[in-house]
Amino acid sequence: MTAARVSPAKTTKGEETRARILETALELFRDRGYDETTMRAIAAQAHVSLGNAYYYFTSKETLIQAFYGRTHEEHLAASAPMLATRHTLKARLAGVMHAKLDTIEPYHRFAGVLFKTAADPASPLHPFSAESAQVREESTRLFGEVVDGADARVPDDLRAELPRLLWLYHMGIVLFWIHDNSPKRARSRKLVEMSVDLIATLIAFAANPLMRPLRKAALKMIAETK
Amino acid sequence: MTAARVSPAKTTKGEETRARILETALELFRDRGYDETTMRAIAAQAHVSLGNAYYYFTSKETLIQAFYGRTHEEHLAASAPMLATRHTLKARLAGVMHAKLDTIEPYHRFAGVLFKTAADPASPLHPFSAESAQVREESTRLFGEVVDGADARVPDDLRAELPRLLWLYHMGIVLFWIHDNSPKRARSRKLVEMSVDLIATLIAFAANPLMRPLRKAALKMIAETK
DNA sequence: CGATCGTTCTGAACGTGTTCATTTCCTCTT
DNA sequence: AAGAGGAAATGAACACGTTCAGAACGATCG
Repeated sequence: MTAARVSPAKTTKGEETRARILETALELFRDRGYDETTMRAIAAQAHVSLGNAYYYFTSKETLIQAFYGRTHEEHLAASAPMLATRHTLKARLAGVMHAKLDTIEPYHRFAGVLFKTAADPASPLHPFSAESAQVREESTRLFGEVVDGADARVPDDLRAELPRLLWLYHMGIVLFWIHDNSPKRARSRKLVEMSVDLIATLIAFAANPLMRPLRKAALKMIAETK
Repeated sequence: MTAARVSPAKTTKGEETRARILETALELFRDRGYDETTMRAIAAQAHVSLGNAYYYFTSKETLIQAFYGRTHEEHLAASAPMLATRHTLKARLAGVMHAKLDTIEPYHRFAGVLFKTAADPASPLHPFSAESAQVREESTRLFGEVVDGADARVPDDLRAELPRLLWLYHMGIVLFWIHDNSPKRARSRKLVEMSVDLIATLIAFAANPLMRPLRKAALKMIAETK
């Protein structure tokens, strides 16, 4: 429940103001939605001037970037107990994925806009941008832990690529989740269950010598278009 | 090269004005990019008032919807000769996919914004919305033709889902293409080549009795989260 | 011809994200 | 204590997307 700190956390006056603006913004986003929240409203509620809000966040989108960092840290924290106690690939992956959905659930309402801006390659927010690199890499590392801590037999060539692939998979699930309006996001949960099963099965298949050519072809594709 | 008509095409005065605005808008989008093109500039260049532009297109985004329809029709046209002459699944799919990339290439620069708005579930433009339903269904039908006209052996249960799956695949490729800045979009082309290969192989595999349980599991997942 | 009515068109006005010249605040130096 | 200089904060101003009350247009009917 404690606020995660993203930027270097000297508690100068400025850092306090910055934090206050961010808290206020996320609160308003959650309650009213992104488009309905004006920068003026954020500034007012945070007791700063409009210009001052822009002194700390160069654009409204920048606030989303901060949101990324925030939920990512929460996701890490929520995943840790899963990874400490579960040892099959399937259970570990399922745990991490459900933790993800738990983490972002409060923001489902404004998650759409979130991905909206994220999909634009020109935006510093899109998942492959330099600005997102840190979060992306940490997130990928998390999926690396999912694999490495599991007792599954995974061919080395696949193991090297798997974290990236699972990260991509996880983005796909989030994309599905954004469009999911079923009660309690049941469809997304179901999809996670079933797709995790499928992935575990596929990885088991991949270790079969008969599958070697297919596996090699798939990995080659990934390598050549990286 | 003739302009594709989307709306009922009575050539009344209004239809002409509408067309003029759309042509101007697409031209400006192509040349300057989306954000850099103002509604005022479109109106001015099309010799109409700002208000009049909004009489025909209720928002700037609506112009993107029109763009969808346009490129979709061009894609259909470009795909026809492929489907008429090629008979293997691989060749047909590759033909249709390359035709797609050919069609949208001139707009690569503003395609980002295109998908930006498309990714927002609240937008009428996102691929799963009611407003996009027509284009989406027609597009899915195209992939149905790719499969049906091919001489590949495809299990019936898979055949029923394949058009939708291939449409989804095609969206993925477009997403990749958007982020692709390699010369002549070489990476996207390569990805199409290799992924089409892989898909053809997978479909061949799917017909193997040994694969039945896996195939059933995958299809079940799709069915239950539809 | 004139009246009527729906279509087409206009431009002023509003709210928003963003910028920027300027002011206020704080800390350190002498 | 005074001043210098940077950090923090201000609010007016701008450009843009969008809305709207109404004007102009044009076809149809008496």
